[in-house]
Amino acid sequence: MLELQKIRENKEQVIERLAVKNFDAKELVEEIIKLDQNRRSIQKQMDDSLSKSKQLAKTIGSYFKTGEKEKAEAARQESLQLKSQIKLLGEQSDAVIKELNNKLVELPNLPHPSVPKGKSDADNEKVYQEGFMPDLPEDAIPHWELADKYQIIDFDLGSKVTGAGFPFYRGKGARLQRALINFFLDEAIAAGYLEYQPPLLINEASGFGTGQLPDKEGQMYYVGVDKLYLIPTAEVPITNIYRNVIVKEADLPLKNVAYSNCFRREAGSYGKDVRGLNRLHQFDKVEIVQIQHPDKSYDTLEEMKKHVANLLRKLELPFRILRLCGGDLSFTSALTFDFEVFSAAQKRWLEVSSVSNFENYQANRMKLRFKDKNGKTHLAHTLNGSALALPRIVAALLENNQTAEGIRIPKALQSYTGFDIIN
RNA sequence: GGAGAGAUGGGUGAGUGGCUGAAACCACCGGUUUGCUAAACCGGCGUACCUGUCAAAGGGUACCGGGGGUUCGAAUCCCCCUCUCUCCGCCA
Repeated sequence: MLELQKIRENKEQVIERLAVKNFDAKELVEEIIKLDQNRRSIQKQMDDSLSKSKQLAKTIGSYFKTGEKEKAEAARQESLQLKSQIKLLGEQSDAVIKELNNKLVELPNLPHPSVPKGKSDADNEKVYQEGFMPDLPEDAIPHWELADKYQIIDFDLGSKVTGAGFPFYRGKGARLQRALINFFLDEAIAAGYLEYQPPLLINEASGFGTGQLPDKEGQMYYVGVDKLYLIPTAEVPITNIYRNVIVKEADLPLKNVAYSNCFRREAGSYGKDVRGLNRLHQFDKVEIVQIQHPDKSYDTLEEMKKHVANLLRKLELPFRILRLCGGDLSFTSALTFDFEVFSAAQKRWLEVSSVSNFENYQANRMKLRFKDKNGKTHLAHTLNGSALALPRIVAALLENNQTAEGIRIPKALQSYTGFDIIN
């Protein structure tokens, strides 16, 4: 969430910036400022009363010791009165703080100055493109048909056993998945990331820490008996490692990578977007996460972009990079670049990675801080990116590399797959 | 799942109702000494909020796993929850 102090000091700016996200913050900001004033005045009263009460308690103690029972009794009565007052103030304070926090988490992160205005993904700004568009014959087929033709992915079987959006991978299809995971992990490790294998279920506090809760509750699978959520991305467990942690400035940046299954309910999705591998309820993804010093986080964002671009280059996939516009930017992000690969048979660009700087928005929620040389604590910046999400990569690989003989495997992957063609 | 023990500052660990935001030791930081290193000695060493200030110093309050209660007063007593450890059961 946004820092209260910043909202207080830069009220107009906050409202202005959030307008880029098409978020009308005026009313909310006013309420927050009012609640904050209220909170502070209550706290002052309460602190004063508590201070008095503490003094009294000490006095009573010494009266008892010296045997001055009457004085002690009088002071005790006074203290009892004070106590009921404190109780009342405490209740008020709790209520105000609760309301303040509820309002505070309703404010999205401020977009970076470079974020263009816009309503939807149609307004995203194309900042880069590279690679050759494959020249496929007229009878080229989409990946779901290729998957069937070569018996490497079975969607019907998934529907039978679980439901739509939960495919089985089989034979060389399964092997290809495993190869991609290992390739992505090895590349990240070579780039200095520390590999983690995170839990796939998380508790409520973690969901809140990275901003999935309370905003996107309906998008996660929930295991009610144990009050746990299935992770929509490894970002959640990996970033929450640092919840309520003060790290050393010298340890920054912290670079972590994790492969995980990801589970998304995708409520409200429909149509051609969900065909085949385009949108699944369960998929595989390798995620990179960095915790960085505020002064360096945008350099880090560039570094992460380069990492992702390099993966796509090695996979020989044509890709482009988009700077998300205000309307398409996520609730918690300050700046996001999406990577899309061209899936030649569908003739569509498919999003395969999203690289974001959250600045201190997540850090403030989860109290992730670092201590500087002078011993002062500051909120750190958090960043993450997919590197990469598998299904659409697989879709593009299948479609773009289809030949009369079979599906060609890019060189970089062959040592991982152990074969160079799917036929 | 059953029985028991426990959770204190970065770490070890003292502390069973007031003098404890918390001993001691270790780690860490600064200094003195020293040819260098080490040792020794001295000092510092939690977080959040409020107040104060240009900034600070200073002052106040809260926090001893989390929440609630008893009491004039709780790390210390009571209740609930979470987690850890030991034993038993079950088991990939």
